[in-house]
Amino acid sequence: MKRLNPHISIDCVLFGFDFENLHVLLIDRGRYDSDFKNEIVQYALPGDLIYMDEQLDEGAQRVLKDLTGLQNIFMEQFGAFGDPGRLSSESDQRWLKSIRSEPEERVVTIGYYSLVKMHDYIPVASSFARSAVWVPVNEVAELAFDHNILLDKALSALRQTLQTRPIGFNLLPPKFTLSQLQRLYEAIHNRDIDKRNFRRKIIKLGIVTELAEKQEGVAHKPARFFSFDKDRYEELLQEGFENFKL
Amino acid sequence: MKRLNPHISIDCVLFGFDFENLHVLLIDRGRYDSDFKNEIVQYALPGDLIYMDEQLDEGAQRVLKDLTGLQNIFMEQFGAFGDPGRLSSESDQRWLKSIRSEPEERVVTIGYYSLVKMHDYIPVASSFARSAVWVPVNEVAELAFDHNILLDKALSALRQTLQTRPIGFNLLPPKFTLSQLQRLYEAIHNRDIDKRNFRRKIIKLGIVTELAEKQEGVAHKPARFFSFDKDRYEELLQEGFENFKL
DNA sequence: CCAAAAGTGTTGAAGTTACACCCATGC
DNA sequence: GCATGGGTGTAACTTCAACACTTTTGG
Repeated sequence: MKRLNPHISIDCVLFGFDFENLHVLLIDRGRYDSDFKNEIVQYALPGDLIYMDEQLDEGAQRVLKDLTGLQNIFMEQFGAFGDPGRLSSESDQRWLKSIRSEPEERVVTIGYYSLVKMHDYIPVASSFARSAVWVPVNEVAELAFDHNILLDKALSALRQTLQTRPIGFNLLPPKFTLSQLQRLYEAIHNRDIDKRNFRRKIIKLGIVTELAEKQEGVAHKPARFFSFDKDRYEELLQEGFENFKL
Repeated sequence: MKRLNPHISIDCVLFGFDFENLHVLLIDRGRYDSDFKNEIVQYALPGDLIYMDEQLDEGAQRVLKDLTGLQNIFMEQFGAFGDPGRLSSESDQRWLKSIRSEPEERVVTIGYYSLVKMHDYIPVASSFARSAVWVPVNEVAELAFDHNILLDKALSALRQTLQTRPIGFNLLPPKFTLSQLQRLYEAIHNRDIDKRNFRRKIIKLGIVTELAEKQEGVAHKPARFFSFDKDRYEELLQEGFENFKL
């Protein structure tokens, strides 16, 4: 029987890409609406207390799995959040009382984020999550606790990382078009990027290889497929690149 | 009477600059050497458990003050470290038993760093610190716990921040020479920088103002003094600048 | 006059931005 | 034949790295 650490939690900001928009995985933890005497939805990031003997990185994976069923997702830490007031809103308190043995304890949370192919990960709610859903980042409304702040920070961290390491190249199928890759960058940075300049830069990185194959069945000039140069990818993951700006 | 949170600590990486080299503030927490039956020095970062009702940022300031007497130092978080094994070396355990009421508890620590004028802050050891000293970063030996790792991370974070915000400009006297500023950057990045290119870049930032005054009594061509343009400084602190590389 | 650090400009290479038209395909 | 997205090149500009000599002062 594992002991929970009553003072330390982990919140996971999982970003997903569906070839269109950037999404974030949220759970519905439920909220009681005293005016209408019923439960209404209250979205939150998947997060929970860690176990006493758990590594933080392990804990992040375990928490995500417990709440959404998703496994083997490498996540990166982006900060610790410890405002003692962050759990004190009335509805947050009411909720905590319903699921925690020590609801009054002050909890510091460690934030983790990752970026995955949305369609590879179909979340299945479990534990106290009533549902787990992908929500477009631009449409996220008010979240529980201080989770809007965490989401902002995670997104900054993601953008930052994208400038130094080739994260995100594993979000696409083995064969992809440069436009798909561009859309990924546009979704994350939330702005348009010049097509020609984007291609030049990506190709100069040497991280993609042109294939002979082309799209079929599209109602326009078929796009050429590319694949990742795995060696070069590993190399850049290690070394990083300084300031890949778009 | 304040309650300590047995699971969360803060470690402070305080960098200091003396117009020559980058230093880091360490405390001597003492260590018992069973072969020689006496205490030997064992350096560590200043750090301790936080109080239950303390903000993390406040806690960082308080911990630093308790151990070294230094006050009002704004610090920035650079990560959380939670390897359950990080406190498990024999000497670390022995030491923990000597000062903590729950020495076996697993502790997650939050790292904070800052950068100050070394000569403005003369540390005075207190609490369990037997002494508090400035040590050149290049000469730091083996530290307690996982503190060498924290120091590395803090230094990376400092360098990173230096590329985005004009931190470090408050480390110099109101009137300073560009060579002094350059030496600061060289110390932090631990490499030489071309004088002409450095000056050009700093001046283009618009953050310094040339004064009429010059050095006196130096056995070489006297250097011109500069001061900070406070407005421009504030502006850049807010906006940041993208990628100020040297 | 010597030592020491200050101060100053140019050039070539690389990178950045902005911008418009033709192409291949399905319907 | 038309709508759709694919694909391509250039010119102006900015940034960057590398590099050597003269100046001013104290001793």
